[in-house]
Amino acid sequence: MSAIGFEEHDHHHCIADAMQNAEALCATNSLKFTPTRRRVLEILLDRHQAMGAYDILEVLAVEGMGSQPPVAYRALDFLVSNGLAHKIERLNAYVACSHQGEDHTPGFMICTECKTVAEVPAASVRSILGEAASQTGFRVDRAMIEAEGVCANCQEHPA
Amino acid sequence: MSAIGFEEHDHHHCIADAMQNAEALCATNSLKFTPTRRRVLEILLDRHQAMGAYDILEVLAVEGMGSQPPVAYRALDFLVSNGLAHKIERLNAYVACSHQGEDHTPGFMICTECKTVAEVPAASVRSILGEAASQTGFRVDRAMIEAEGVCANCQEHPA
DNA sequence: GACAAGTCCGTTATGTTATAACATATGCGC
DNA sequence: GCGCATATGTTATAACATAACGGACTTGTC
Ligand SMILES: [Zn+2]
Ligand SMILES: [Zn+2]
Ligand SMILES: [Zn+2]
Ligand SMILES: [Zn+2]
Repeated sequence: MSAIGFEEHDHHHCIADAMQNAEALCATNSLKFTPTRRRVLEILLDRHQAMGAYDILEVLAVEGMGSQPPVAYRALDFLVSNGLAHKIERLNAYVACSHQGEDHTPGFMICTECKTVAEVPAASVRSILGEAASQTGFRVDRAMIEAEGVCANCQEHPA
Repeated sequence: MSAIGFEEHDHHHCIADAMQNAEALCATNSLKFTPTRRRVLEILLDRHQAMGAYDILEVLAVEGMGSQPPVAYRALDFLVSNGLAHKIERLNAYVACSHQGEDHTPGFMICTECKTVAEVPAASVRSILGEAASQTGFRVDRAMIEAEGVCANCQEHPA
């Protein structure tokens, strides 16, 4: 279990990497990785933070790629549907996926200080959830796990 | 682990019970269980389903208890803050708590067919989350667990 | 009882997030 | 080129949520 998001890393490299992965995934699955979709993913990767749809839209607007809400929401729907991004329900915001391709039930840790969102694999959580569910015959299709708290960095260096 | 919500039960009794509990809890903690707050909890208990703030407001309006959004949101804030109700982020909706008083990190199972929401204790999930978190030094303050799927009832009797 | 402080409530207005709906365009197989 | 599916541009609106302010009511204190 490693959490990208609270650690220093070669950001430039990680963007390029993720974009290449996304590219490959779309090619494999005959998905159309159009300019807007590509750009929205880049924006999310660049910030490495959860962004609201309207924040993204603002960036797109500056770049002349569309200024109406559906532009952002459609791109986000595509990215989320295809596992390239996730929606953080708690924040009504979106993040690029840190574990592209893996079939994951992601869990998120949201630092309320610095707003960083880290994605952690949560397979074990899913199994426990499934166990609880099976007792009542409930079939789990999707699970969301979002924890709010304070990251190590912000605990050490309070504002 | 028992899940109220997908099982038949004496609904009338369960409402009365919960209200009495709430009453007691408010008395103990010197909280003001005002008519609006009381009524909103009753409405939630009565439906035994997740309701949007505006759905609740509609009921209140019919009964002459207020017609502006803040009326509903203030009552909901009170109920959520004091553990008498929960917000389901995924649905932007609210449910009465099924385990009043217990210090719980609740998990929810949302049936996408019949819209029923069941609350299950999720202490074990929390511990796993804490474990994952501790590896990166993240301190978990609040956790949210929401599973979407299909309940036993709806699996047996598809629409 | 007078007063101050705190809490709750009514109301207006506005902010934020998300989607419906329809016209237009673009790509692709045939 | 034609027909179909998919993607985009655009307008409008729906759905969810809060800010802000003044008045009413409660509660504790003198
Ligand atoms: Zn992911
Ligand atoms: Zn932080
Ligand atoms: Zn509860
Ligand atoms: Zn159901």
